[in-house]
Amino acid sequence: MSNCEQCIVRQFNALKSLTKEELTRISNCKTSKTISKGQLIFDEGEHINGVYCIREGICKLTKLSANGRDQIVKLVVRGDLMGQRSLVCEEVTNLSATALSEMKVCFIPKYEIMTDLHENPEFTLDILQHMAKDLREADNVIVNMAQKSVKQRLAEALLYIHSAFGTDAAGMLTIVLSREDYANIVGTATESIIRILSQFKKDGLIATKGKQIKLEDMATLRNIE
Amino acid sequence: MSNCEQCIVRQFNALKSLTKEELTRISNCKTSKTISKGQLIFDEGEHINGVYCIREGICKLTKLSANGRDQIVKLVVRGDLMGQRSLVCEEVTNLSATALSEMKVCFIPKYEIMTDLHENPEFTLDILQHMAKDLREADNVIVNMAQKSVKQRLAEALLYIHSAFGTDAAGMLTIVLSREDYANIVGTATESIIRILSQFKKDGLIATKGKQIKLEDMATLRNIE
DNA sequence: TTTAATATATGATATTTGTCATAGTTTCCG
DNA sequence: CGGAAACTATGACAAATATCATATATTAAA
Repeated sequence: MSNCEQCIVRQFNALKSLTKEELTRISNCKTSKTISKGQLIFDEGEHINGVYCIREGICKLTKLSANGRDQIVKLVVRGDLMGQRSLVCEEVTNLSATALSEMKVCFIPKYEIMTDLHENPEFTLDILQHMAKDLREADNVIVNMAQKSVKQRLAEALLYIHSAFGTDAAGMLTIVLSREDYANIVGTATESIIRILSQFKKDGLIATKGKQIKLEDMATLRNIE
Repeated sequence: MSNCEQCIVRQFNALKSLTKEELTRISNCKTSKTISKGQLIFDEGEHINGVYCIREGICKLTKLSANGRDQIVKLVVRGDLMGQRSLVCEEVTNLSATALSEMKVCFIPKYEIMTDLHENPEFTLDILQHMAKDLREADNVIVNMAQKSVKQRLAEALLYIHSAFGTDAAGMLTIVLSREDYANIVGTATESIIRILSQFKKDGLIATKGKQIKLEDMATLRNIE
């Protein structure tokens, strides 16, 4: 089993602010697991009792709304921590996590990491900074949901996925989602997503190959409508 | 000028986690001001260089969307801190703050409070817990915006204001907002808010007296549509 | 490989919501 | 007090989006 001291992934998250001793302690109590595509990692309302550090792969964080439809709230990738909010507030999770690809994750039990939160202000501040960034992002999403059309929101989602997660050699978005997932990001019906993607394709803004999508005209996508 | 040691308001926010010495230092460098109704406290994109502690009154945090309309992202009241996110990330604010009533606030300069963030993990954790709560709230708002109808969102906004900020002796919501403010919370046109409020009134779900609103049938409001 | 299941696609139609126009009401100042 | 400005109200219509039906394509399973 790999150990945290040599793990490059921690440079991307708050674990980099732990002291050498703290990191060794964490490394000794963590567990690693592989999660297959489509698997539920945890469900809304569960006690997760720790934090996940993503070493490989992608997952979606969703929340079930009253009408029975899932809303995708965030995409989590290699380098991200998952579960900090529930940890910090000592609450059950408000979101479910589902793998969108095969994943490798490490799980750090709550007790160990809480110690550091109470004792290492640089670590706590680092977590705080990430959460502050998430909150700013969430504010932006709220404004977009409230004020923009479905077409604009879809264009933004595509641009976001492009800039945040990049493309493969052929220019295809590395994150591959179903039309339904896009609907659950944008907050609309699957049919609406299909229609708008068809329209974008017809207008030369994107190209598709199966589920894969390539952005062809980002300038126009940015100024939809 | 009052001092923080005797100020009851700090019990409601993270300032309660400061040590006695830290609090004295903060108390000596803070400034107090009165802000009149309607006044802009800070504007999106400004460096605010500190944190506001609300001693009295109410204000709205808004973000201007691309189409020129404001979205109300949060209501801030007595006891709340304002500006932590920008402080923590060392960024310009992403939101504007406008007083909805006469307010009394204290302003704590950035430099002083940053010291505590780096040195007092209990204080940092307290801030972190508040932000975690804000983030969970924000996730809920995202889901509601994405998945619910305007009517449902308005009903929720009314119920939220009722439960979070309470009523006066006559049962009227203590927070009094214009129809336009409600539109900017719900993310819809002012006319739609007016129509739906009229409908709610006709159906006996609310009563109104000028701008004041009283919830008459919360059970039905919770299950709209 | 063939079949079943799932995902994508598209049309027709209903519903929701936004926009524009206009009028009545309240609030705020000079 | 009186008049302007801002807010509330309502109708008519347009635009956006959801829903339902059905067809086709793609993927998974037997």
